[in-house]
Amino acid sequence: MARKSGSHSDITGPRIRAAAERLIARQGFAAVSMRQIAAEVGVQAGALYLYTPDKQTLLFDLMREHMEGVLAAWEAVDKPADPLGRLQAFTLFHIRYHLDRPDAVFISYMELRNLDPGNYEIIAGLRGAYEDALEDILRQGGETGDFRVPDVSLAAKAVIAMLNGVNTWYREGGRLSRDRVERIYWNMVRRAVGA
Amino acid sequence: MARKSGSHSDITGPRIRAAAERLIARQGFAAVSMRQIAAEVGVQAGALYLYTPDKQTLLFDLMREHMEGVLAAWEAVDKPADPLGRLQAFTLFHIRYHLDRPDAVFISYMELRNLDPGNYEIIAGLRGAYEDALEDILRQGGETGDFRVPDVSLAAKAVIAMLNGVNTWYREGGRLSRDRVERIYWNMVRRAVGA
DNA sequence: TCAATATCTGAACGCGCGTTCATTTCAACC
DNA sequence: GGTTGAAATGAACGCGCGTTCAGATATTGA
Repeated sequence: MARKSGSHSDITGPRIRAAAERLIARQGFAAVSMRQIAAEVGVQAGALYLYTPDKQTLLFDLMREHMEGVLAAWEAVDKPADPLGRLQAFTLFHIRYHLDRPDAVFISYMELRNLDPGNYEIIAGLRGAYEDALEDILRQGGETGDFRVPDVSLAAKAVIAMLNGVNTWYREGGRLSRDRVERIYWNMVRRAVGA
Repeated sequence: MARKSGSHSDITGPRIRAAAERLIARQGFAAVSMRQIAAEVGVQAGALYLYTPDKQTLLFDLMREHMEGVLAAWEAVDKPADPLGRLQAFTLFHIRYHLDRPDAVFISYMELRNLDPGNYEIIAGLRGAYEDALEDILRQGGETGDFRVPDVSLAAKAVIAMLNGVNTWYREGGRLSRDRVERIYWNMVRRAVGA
C-alpha cells in the first residue's frame, strides 16, 4: 500500500543513502560499517534493514542510481547537430555533472571491485553505455573529417579519463573557476581529437 | 648481524610484499586480512609481524617503494634537451612503467584514503614531485613556444590522468599492442598541449 | 477510541579481525 | 653434537562486524 508523503520512511530512506554515500566516499565501502551509517542517520543499525536487504545492495543501489542519473541527464541535454558542438556539449556536461556529485562519482569508480559479479556486470554495462555516447560523437566527427582519431574506443577512454581527473583536484573556491576549468579542458579535448 | 643470502627471511619478506600487493590491488586494503596474506605466503598470520610492525605500515611501504621507484626510474631515463622530445620521453616512460606494475599503480592511487595522515603526506609529496617533473617540461615548452598551455599545473594533471587511464583497460594480448597504444597516446598528448 | 500497521530499538548470533606471545622448529656454527 | 638464535607456530586477547528478531513505540484509518 502506498504511504502518504511525509511519513517517516520517505525521510529515512534518502537520509540513509546520503549518509552512506558520504561515508563510503570518504572511507571506502569495506571500511564503513552499517553501525556507522546508522549513527550518522540517528537510528540503530537494525533499522537500516527496513530500507535495504543488505550492505551490498546499498552499495549497488548507490552506483546504479548514479550511473542511470548520468545517462538520463546526458539524454536530456540539448545537443548540437555537428560533431564539434556535440563534443563540446559532452565535455562541459561531463565536467559540470561530475563536479556536482563528487561522492557518487568517487564511489562509482573506486568501489567497482566491491560489487558482486552480477551487480558488477550491470554497472559495467551502464558505464559502457555512457562511453558509447562519446564514441558515437567521435565516430561521427571522424567520418565528417572534423576529428582525426585513429581509434575511436581508445580516444573515448582517454577523453573520459582526462575529464574524470578534474574531480580529483578541483575544489570550490580554489585558484580556478569552473568556467575557466571547463574552457581549458575543452581546449585540450578539442585538440586531442585533432579538431 | 648480517644474514647470509639464502636464509629464510630474505625469501619471506619479498613474498609477503608480493602477496600483499596482489591481494590489496584485487580486493582493496580494508577487505584484505593479515590471515589472507599469510595464507598466500604459506605462513601463519603471526609470522608477518617479523617483517612489518603492522598492517598500516605494510600498505605504506608498498606505496612508498612504488612512488620512489617511479621517481628514480624517471631520473634514470635518457632525456632529450628539447621540450617536445622530453614530453614524448615522459609519455612513453609513464605508459610503459605503469603497465609493467599494474598492481602497485592501482594501490598507489586507490588506497590513499587508507593511509594514516602522516603517511599520506609523505606519499602525496612523492606524487607531487612526479607531477612537478611533468610541469617543468610543460613550462619549458611554453617558454620556448613549443607548447601552448594556458595553465601548466592543470595541463600536467590532465595529461597524467589521461595516461593513468591506460592501466584501467589495457590487457596484454588484447586488440592493441603496447607500441600502438603508446603512439596513439603520444599523439593525443602532443596535440593536447598544442604542439 | 481502538485495532492495524509502519517504524525502530536493543540485545543477541557466530564470525573474523589485528595483534601478541610463549613455545617449538630448525639451520648454522664451533 | 651441542648451542645459539632466527623463524615460525598456534592459541589466545578483546573487539567490531553484518545480520536477525522479538518486543516496544508511534502513526494511521475507521
